[in-house]
Amino acid sequence: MNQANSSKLTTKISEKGLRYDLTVPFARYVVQYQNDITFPFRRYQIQPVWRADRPQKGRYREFYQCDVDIIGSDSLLNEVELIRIVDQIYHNLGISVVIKINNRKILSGIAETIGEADRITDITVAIDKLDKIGLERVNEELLQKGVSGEAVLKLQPILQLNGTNEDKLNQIEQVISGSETGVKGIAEMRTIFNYLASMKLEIEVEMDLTLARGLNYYTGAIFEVKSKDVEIGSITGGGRYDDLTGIFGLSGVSGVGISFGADRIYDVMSQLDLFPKEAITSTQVMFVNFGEAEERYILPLLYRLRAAGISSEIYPDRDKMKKQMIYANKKGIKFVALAGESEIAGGMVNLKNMESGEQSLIKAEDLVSVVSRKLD
RNA sequence: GUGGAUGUAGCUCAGGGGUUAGAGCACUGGAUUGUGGUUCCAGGGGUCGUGGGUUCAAUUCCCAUCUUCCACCCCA
Repeated sequence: MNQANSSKLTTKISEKGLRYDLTVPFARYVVQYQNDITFPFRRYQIQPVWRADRPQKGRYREFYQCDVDIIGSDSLLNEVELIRIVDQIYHNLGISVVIKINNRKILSGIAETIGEADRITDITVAIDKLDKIGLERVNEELLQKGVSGEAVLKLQPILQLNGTNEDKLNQIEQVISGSETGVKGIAEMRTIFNYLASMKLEIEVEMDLTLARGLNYYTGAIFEVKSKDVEIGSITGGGRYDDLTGIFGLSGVSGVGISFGADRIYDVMSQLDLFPKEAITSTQVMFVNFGEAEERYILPLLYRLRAAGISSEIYPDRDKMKKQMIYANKKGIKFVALAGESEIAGGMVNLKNMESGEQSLIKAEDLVSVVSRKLD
């Protein structure tokens, strides 16, 4: 097999059905171990998943997802818990985000109300593009997909919602009050917002009717998180699924889950330069390598530093000192320890602070205590 | 799958039918025998993606092919 057709093979294989998400396999797992699991069952899972499409910006063939799910409970408290997790995680990462919430029942209610219940997919796919292509083209697309002009007209107030989350819910309610499902969806949203009102969130929560999220298996709340500073699409998404386990033979088990896209989050953080410097440079002390005898003198000192919890390394090659210093400098190592012939003779170590350039001759036995004091 | 770009030094990119293809960064040596960050000097490094065609001459023009990227479709 040559290189040319190996890449074609890859495409073929990836189209044949690899693991596209962690939620469906999770449902299978739950069904398989239903007798061993205690419900409500919670778990998180971090694993690579694949996409068969051509890769492009922010869209990878293989990427890591971090899933959190709670299954076997239909309490809306679980939705609230997930929102809380999102809130804490992005706050801790220092990424400024907005979490958008919608509800599949409301979307169904809308389709029902305008008399196009069976066109829900076309309708939501079109609505989803609202902020991307604008109202006019969304309407065009709806008509083109075969949604009646009358229905499109009825849809207009919903497409132009504004105000607070509560305002939006009130406006939608007026339109879809005839739909039992829709009304239920609105009640769910209100419950969630009520819970959220009782806690202090760091991130912004926004009711967004244009949020559709594929919607194959979602039945209630749906979530999506977007970075406010980086244009990259959604970095986290999820929702409530009432019968995902049904396809594997276990019905009546509702769950809700959310999935963080690790690679996109990484992209956002690296574009915003949010990775702390300590995360990049870990070595605090580097020993210069002068030769074999010096290596033997240094090794016990190195291990003593490490035992004291100070990240240290010895430059592995006997390169010119200048090169070793350049290495330490580029890595942002704070201290360089020098022990050559003269230091060894006196049982000493020369400790150089790479930031100030200041250098002090200390007893080898004092190295650990001196370094830990200076690192404070 | 559709459309548009791209491929030249390790990296980011400039250039151009005709002796020896350039820059910045990186790398190596020196000014500095055991001292980095700022300087200064010198040096190494290229099958110009691959295959074919046009031409006296192709890295440059044409065709094909592959790669990567961007957008659309889609987003499990």
